[in-house]
Amino acid sequence: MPSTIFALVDCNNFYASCEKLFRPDLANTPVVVLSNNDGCIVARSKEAKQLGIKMGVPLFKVQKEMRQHGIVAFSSNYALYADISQRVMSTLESLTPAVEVYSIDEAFVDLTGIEPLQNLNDFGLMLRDKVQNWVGITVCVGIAPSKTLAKLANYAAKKWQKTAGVVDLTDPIRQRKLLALVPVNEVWGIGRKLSKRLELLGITTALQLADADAKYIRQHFSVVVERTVRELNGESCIELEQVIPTKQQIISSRSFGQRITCKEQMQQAISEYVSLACKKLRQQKQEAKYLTVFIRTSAFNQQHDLFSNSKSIALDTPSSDTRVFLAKAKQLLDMLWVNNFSYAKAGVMLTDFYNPGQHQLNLFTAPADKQQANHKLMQLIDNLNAKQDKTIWFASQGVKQAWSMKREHLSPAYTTNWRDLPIVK
DNA sequence: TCTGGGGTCCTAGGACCC
DNA sequence: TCTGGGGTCCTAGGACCC
Repeated sequence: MPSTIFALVDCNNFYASCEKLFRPDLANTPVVVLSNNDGCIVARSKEAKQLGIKMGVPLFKVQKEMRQHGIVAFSSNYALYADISQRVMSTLESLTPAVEVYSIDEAFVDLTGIEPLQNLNDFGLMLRDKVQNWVGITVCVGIAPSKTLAKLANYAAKKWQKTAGVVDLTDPIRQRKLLALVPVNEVWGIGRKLSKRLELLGITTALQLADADAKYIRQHFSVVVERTVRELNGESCIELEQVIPTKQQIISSRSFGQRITCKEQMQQAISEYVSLACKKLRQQKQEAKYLTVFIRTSAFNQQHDLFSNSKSIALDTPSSDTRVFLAKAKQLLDMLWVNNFSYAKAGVMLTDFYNPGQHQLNLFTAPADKQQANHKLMQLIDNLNAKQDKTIWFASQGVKQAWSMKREHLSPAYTTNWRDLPIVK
């Protein structure tokens, strides 16, 4: 049986590319996409990268360059990106035996068994070509016998022009050549802290990590890093996961457009996040038992101390009913709230998930018919809001929402809202 | 003035039990 | 009351990812 061959397909500058897709006038213009609240730069077009705009910098720090070079900024438009992502993924699914959607802009693809029929590099070029023509998004393809090596091959395909966007790293000699060129911190799973510690041991390149003793690494680091060492040597330790595992936790949190100083506004914000989280919970058809609420001041304000507080509560029985969690969240906020702070961020977290109906009943469990009625009500609310967001909402979410996030450069929802469809003149 | 949000996995340490 | 090993379960925190 032949060993597995993985490809990592990764969209180039994904958010920025999505924004350009419906704006041919911006084809050669530097474009950046901002995080929620228009705070940081989270994506840059090729032109913006060339101008030296760094990933993750706060917008206010590069205002001068933005004006000087005529860089165009967009607020994050997740509805648009999710829809384009779906098109990329279904294109890949139509062309390959198995796809694991790894993130909004990346997928691992199973290319096992392609080789005797077709050259792998040619196959990669074909994938790239089809996605480009059918969706309009440019991707790079890295091919290798383990996911970690496929990631590295993709890094090379992105970094070096002459690869034409595809790197086949199935040959062990080629693997070692590339590994020697790549700094250890570019390896998948090796972040800032780990690379610091590895450098202390004299390990600065991916090749040195690959050549390290796996047992030693396990003892001094962890099983995760040991697995990385094995993967770098072409031993596949991380399987392709085609079925998306259901989430273990749901977090809904945001920084505020304006600081919150009064409890009523915080109450609204928390209620808003609770209803978002519960909606997600129902979408994945699960119930949760554990709710956490947290509030905090700005981590960047030098004048004031950071204040951060969180509290959790367990329900008697798991639920996905927004009203149940709203009531509990209110209790938690009463315990958490301290006057005289300017709060910058808050959030809620749902954990301890159950499949509906599969849990221990107790004395206080609502009777089945009552549960059914509650479930129907939530479904009705979700259906109404699916047609038009915020058709109905809970009074505690507030009407004015003065604290809601800034999105001053939002592009239209070209592909997901009838009113925003592009018009061909 | 202005610094994202949403996840996963692993490990260490405490509580508790036998 | 002291002594001790071994096991499980839970939680908090750290590190990573996109």
